[in-house]
Amino acid sequence: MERRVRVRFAPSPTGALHIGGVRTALYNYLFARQHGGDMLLRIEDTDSTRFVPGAEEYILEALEWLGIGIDEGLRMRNGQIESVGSHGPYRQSERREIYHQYVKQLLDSGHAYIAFDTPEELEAKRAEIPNFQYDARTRMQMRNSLTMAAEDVKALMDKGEKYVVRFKVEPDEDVHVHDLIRGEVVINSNILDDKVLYKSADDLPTYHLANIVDDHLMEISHVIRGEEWLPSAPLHVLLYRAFGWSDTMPQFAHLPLLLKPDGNGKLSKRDGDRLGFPVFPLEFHNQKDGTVSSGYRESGYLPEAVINFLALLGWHGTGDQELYTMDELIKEFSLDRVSKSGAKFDFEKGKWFNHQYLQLRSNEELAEMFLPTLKEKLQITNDQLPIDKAMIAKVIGLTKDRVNFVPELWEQTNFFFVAPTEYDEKSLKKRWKEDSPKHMNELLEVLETVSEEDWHKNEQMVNDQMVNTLWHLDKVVMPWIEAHEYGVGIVMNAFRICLVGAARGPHIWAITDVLGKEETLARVRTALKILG
RNA sequence: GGUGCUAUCGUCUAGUGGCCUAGGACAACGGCCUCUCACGCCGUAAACCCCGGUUCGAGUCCGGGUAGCACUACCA
Repeated sequence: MERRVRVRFAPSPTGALHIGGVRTALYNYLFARQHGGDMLLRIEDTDSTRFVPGAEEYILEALEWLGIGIDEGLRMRNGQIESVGSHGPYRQSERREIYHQYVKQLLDSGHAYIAFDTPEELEAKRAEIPNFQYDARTRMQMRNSLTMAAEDVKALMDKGEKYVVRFKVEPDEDVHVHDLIRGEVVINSNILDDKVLYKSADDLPTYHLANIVDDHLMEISHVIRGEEWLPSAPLHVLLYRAFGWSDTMPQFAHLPLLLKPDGNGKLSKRDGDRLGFPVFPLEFHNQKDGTVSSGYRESGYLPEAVINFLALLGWHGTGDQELYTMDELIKEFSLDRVSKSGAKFDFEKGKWFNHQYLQLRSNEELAEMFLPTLKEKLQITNDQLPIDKAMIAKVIGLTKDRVNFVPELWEQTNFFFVAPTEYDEKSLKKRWKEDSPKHMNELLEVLETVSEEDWHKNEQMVNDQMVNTLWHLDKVVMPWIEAHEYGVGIVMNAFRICLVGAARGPHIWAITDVLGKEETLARVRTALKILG
């Protein structure tokens, strides 16, 4: 029997979506798309105490930004959350009635029991007995429906006493879990404890119960999740069996963890701020604790770069290819090529990916993305840009190959927008010589002779598949340098310092082309005044 | 402590018994290009955790160690 492939991403709205969670969502999405199946999104908000306002919106918005499409469940469309599909509701907090029925089923069939032990009592027990575990060995010493008379249990419940429902794990059994990435994993049921499935205090199930019930009801075929769930997978197998759903139990795939770039341990939310890079897709303002976490989007990352980077953190195709579009990933992805070991998060490589994808964007597109930074730097509050967009695009075309991120464009282009008022000391020391003022004065005279029209003139020369731009100004200036035997380097670098303020930047005639004759000459005069 | 998972260059990884004197990428370093800084191109350095076993032959299979990680909640 071939089941339709249906996978789900089921985050908890307890804060911003961690980048590891994003990768889990991505792998689920790739798997679903590849098999022509469905990608569902379900919100697992069974812990009312950890709910963070705005987290759900954040998660959905992040997936939308990254292009991880949702076929069923909750998703974001144009800033609005919508619910699609016939297996809803897709928020676990709205499924209380459904869970009641299944908790009852387990209670009736003897696979679960009611326990009245308070958190304080359990804590005391753990302090008293080392490695205490609520299981087959200890459950008969506790306050539960297994040790108490039925009427006493009923009396306590009628009184409104808080209780939990625990799963009754049978001892001495090897539980087999077949994992698509790791193969057969066997765990003895003795090390499993009688997990809490339902808590009356907030009338909600715990993760384990809600997860199994929902995956079953939503007809999930494959559960692709983080490795942190591997230890509880046997419990889940046991739950499917207790419900009588073994024949439709989904297949499991436990993904390796994303690790800290330095030292040991899994990547945590705090690593981002500590090491100076984002661990979240979007910037997040936590309304609960007031913290702000930086995001990839706000840091200038392109969604396709984040996707590509994340896809390769734990997965590798058959060849040496490293750059993949989403469509290529969908085609190439396979669970059996997912690594088994955890991957240290390498932020440097992420930069490289972004650089690659930045080069693929058009200058006009990048100009649009650069506008907010530019306005901020030029301190423009309205939309009245003194520079037209075509010119911004042109400047970006000259400089984009040297940046990894859009905001970095400012450092590469600032001199196009603002004339230098001070000059880089290092550059001066190395490139501004005794003769430089003399050279610049003469250069001024040479440049004066060039007409406004000729100033911008250039022709493209193609040879050996290389495109060279021959500038009219080159034809004017070079003979002058040669005639006086000044040395190209010394003259051009001094000239560059006048225009840029330092010995850096694109080709000199590309700069004069953008600045224009008047501005170019003015900058040389200013430099002469300041530098002598 | 217990249980489980994992183990190739600094990092991400290729490798499924002979194609491995271990390949690619990022980062590092050097060179070329060049008016500068970059980009780009070319190159250098850099790894099979240890010990046994199986085999004609092991990075690849098996066992044992070691190490790292995860889990061990009325969190997910």
